[in-house]
Amino acid sequence: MPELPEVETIIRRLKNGAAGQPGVCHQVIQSVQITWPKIIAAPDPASFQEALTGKTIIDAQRRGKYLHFLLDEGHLVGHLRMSGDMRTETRLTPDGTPNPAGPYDRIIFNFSSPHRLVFSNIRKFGRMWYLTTPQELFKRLGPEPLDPQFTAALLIEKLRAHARQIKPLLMDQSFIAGLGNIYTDEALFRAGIHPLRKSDSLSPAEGERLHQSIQEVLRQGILRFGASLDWFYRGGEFQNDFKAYARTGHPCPICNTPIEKIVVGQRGTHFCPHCQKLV
DNA sequence: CATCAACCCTGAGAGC
DNA sequence: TGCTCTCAGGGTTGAT
Repeated sequence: MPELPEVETIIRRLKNGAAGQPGVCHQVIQSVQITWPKIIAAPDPASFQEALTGKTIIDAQRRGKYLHFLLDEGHLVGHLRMSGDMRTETRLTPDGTPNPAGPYDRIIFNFSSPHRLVFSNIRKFGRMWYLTTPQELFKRLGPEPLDPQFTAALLIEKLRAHARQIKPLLMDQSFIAGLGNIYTDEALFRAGIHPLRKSDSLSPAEGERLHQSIQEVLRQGILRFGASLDWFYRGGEFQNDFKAYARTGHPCPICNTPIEKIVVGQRGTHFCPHCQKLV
């Protein structure tokens, strides 16, 4: 579920510091604890541990849904997939005893300072990489939807190049990087486009509206610090702004027609059958 | 090329 | 109360 706005919120907190925690820049990794080795995608866990020990974090960025830490040598990259979070915390509690790890903490980076960086992941779908260059991961990604280079004209051109259902296409990270199930449903609702429409059937006006609504939901999501859902990733408020997602049976905020839920591309999909017509 | 199913996982919520 | 079952979902892989 962490999509672009959630990952952006997390990386900003890590970079700038939050809740009394310092930012990660200039922190030196003293040791690495791995409690679930399958999180490490590359290299093998032992090499990962060895390579990161002693490295200094230079910067923290986001690309699509990836968390990207530039080191003094090499790059640490993380992907939270479904149910993950990254946070910093103190290594000791106020009374001086070791701060116990949480039950879902999979990778812990102990800093030389009294702090640590934690990769938590309930469902163990998340992945981390230590790479010489992150290009091998990032080269598959489509444009950043909030980048000035991502224009309406570019989106319209890209839509025409495929004859695919619009919803799975928007969620395809090689098409655009950062949209997941929530923000795709919200963007399609705001643009008044049915999730099953074929991408090459959209009019230029619809492409324009879609471009606008994609940027709108992402910007609003970031302003609201992302969406908090269920029991993972708390702290965001965008769930209060949902107009379609997770609102099955509730009245459409525009026309009062009950929101419907269908399955598209193996994903639960919410839309208003009146405002988002198939033909 | 487009679509679909399976896989990796856990906890919540429903049903009994 | 407590068990079993179903579901959710990002991305990858393989089949159709």
